[in-house]
Amino acid sequence: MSEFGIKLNSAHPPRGQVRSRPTMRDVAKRAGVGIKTVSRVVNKEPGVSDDTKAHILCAIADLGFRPNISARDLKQGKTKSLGLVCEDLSEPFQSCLIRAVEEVAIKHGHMLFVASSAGDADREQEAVQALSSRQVGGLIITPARSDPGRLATALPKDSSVVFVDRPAPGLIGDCILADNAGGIHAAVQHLTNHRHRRIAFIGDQPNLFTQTERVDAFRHALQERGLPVDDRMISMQRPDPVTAAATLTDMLNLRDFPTAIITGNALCTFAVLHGLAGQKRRPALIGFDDFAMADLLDPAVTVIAQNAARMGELAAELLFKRLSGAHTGSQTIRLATRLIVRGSGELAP
Amino acid sequence: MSEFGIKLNSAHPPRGQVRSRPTMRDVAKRAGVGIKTVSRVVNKEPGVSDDTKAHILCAIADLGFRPNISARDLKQGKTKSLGLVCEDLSEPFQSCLIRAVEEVAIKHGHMLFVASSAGDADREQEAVQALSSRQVGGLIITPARSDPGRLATALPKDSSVVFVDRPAPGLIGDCILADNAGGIHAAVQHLTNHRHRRIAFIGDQPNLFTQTERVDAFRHALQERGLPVDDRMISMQRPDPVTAAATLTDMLNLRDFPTAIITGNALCTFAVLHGLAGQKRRPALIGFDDFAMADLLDPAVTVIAQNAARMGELAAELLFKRLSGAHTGSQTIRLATRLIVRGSGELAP
DNA sequence: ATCTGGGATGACAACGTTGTCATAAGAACA
DNA sequence: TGTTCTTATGACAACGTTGTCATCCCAGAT
Repeated sequence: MSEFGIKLNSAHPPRGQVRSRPTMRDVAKRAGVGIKTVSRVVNKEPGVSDDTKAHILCAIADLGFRPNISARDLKQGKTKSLGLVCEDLSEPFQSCLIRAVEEVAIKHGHMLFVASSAGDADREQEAVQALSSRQVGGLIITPARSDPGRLATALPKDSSVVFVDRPAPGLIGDCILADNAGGIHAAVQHLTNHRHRRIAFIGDQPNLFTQTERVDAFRHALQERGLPVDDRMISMQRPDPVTAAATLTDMLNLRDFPTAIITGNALCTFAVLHGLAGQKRRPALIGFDDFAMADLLDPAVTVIAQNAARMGELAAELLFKRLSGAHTGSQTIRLATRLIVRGSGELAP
Repeated sequence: MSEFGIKLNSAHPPRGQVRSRPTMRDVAKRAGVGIKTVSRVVNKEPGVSDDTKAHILCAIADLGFRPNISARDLKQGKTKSLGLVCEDLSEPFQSCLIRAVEEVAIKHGHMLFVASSAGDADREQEAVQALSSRQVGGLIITPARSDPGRLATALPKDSSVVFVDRPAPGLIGDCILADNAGGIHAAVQHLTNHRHRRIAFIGDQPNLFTQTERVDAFRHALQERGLPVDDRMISMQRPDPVTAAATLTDMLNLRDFPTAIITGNALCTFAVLHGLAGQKRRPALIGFDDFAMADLLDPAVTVIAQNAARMGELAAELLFKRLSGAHTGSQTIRLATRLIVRGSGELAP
């Protein structure tokens, strides 16, 4: 590494009196003005002569002054920041959503706190408490399944919250959801159009809101088309490689084995794809959630895509609308899904 | 939606005097004690009798009191929060890294601000300024390529920073990097072990630190093995579907076409995989960065995997070490990569 | 009974900012 | 010249918390 460059870590602890960060007081003294005038300049308030403004800006630059937002926040009783609580930051759907939220946040001059609950109600509660203690202006939450009211105690009464991906049990609030039923119906329709009659559903744990919505819609869609609903062809469990493979084997060894499979989320799709590797039969497949490389697999995987970015954007915008004083009743927005046809849904029945 | 449940958004704006959030003063009054004693209880300081403690806890619960962290932060001159500036939150490598950082942060009782620079130096500078104005304890930055010193002006002198994935141009500070050269050498070795002699490198833009490190290592590795370095077989440009396909066609139509390709990052791998779809020849492939579904493609894709989670963890831990007063000189940590052999590297030359 | 020590408690002054209000200095008017 | 209005400016008190230090009270020692 070059030996030239600005060193960030001094090799020695600071000695003598530690010069703490300059404050408005320091700037004021240096510019020979009052504190309030500095404040005015920093906040671009009008009513400061060009001359003094120049002096102050100069002093600010000299000292490297940066306003202390903690102090401003305290004075104003609110912070220009948002909190986001999700289940797993690294999951593609969620990281896309976060990105969109962040985009909207900076457009409104806000910063974004993120916290992940890992699906744990305790951790979620702690995160929400920590965030509201930090006086975030608003919260965007993907609620973990938990006792009704668990979140409610953590949320201050006056806080602005938008739930995303799923509603909070026992709480009525703004909510951005995917049109899960619509997505499933489109998938079933696509499969029946291709003459599939025996369709299986492999979903995640049934205590997840999206999963029950999806499996319910699945049952409903079959009935609507006069197809039998066979519980041996519906599996709802946390997808892990081993059990998924077993489930798949069981289903495909049935006399009336399914000729097509719909999955409940991306994890299930992955599990099924892995499980399928060891099978002779090649059922058609439609996965819930799009994923990278879906188009390069053979066959390319048809999916029900959610618009994660748009969900995040909508959530953030709704939140800012609340923050700027919209006191209409809570609203729930359903965001359309899109069936991306790639081939795996058209395998011969 | 059920009509039972706790309503979060009143349909009407608050009327009359808006009851603002209760403070320690309110709790103190209700419990009939002094403010400081409340503070002691809230912070679990010793020296409060069990009796008064019980009263205070009761009052806290009654009022729904939550300490105002802005005030505490102001008083203490620091906040228990970290800032993370990355390029793109939604990119898998980065979201994994963020997740690991967040994990370490909450273990230390800190919250995490995230901001994305989108690779733009202006936006990066703004983010860093906003974060340091918010008095974050420390920063973790994936520096955008920018003028030397650009970041330096945004950073307060005394701040603790760890750079991750790449160093900041012109700044000397703690740094967590992948062993890019090691990864490339392993890949080249793997290919030559399988008798490949003509290997191409398809990387991203050459002004990215990681890309120059990787392509340099590639050249070096070829030379080391007495293989010719042919510039027609090295491409360094932002990977987009069209140009990638063209590049690939050009290379594969050479008389001495490459029998194997190494890519510079995940985006390049994707571009190459897409481009390969339209080609007759099937060169061997080793991608830099692992990705979902790599094992399900045909052939499964051999990759040089970085441990994003570990990088985030190390970065955060190093940061906390600094925060707790380690004043040793800056250090750079190189994290080993791992060659995950899956098959695409072993195609016949 | 007095003294001493320690544990429990609260008064008070910060922290760095912003909102309110008062004041000073000109400018415009009669 | 005196009056009024405007504009620029600063003094001062919050905001809600924590650190410092003084006080109080009671147990135990004298």
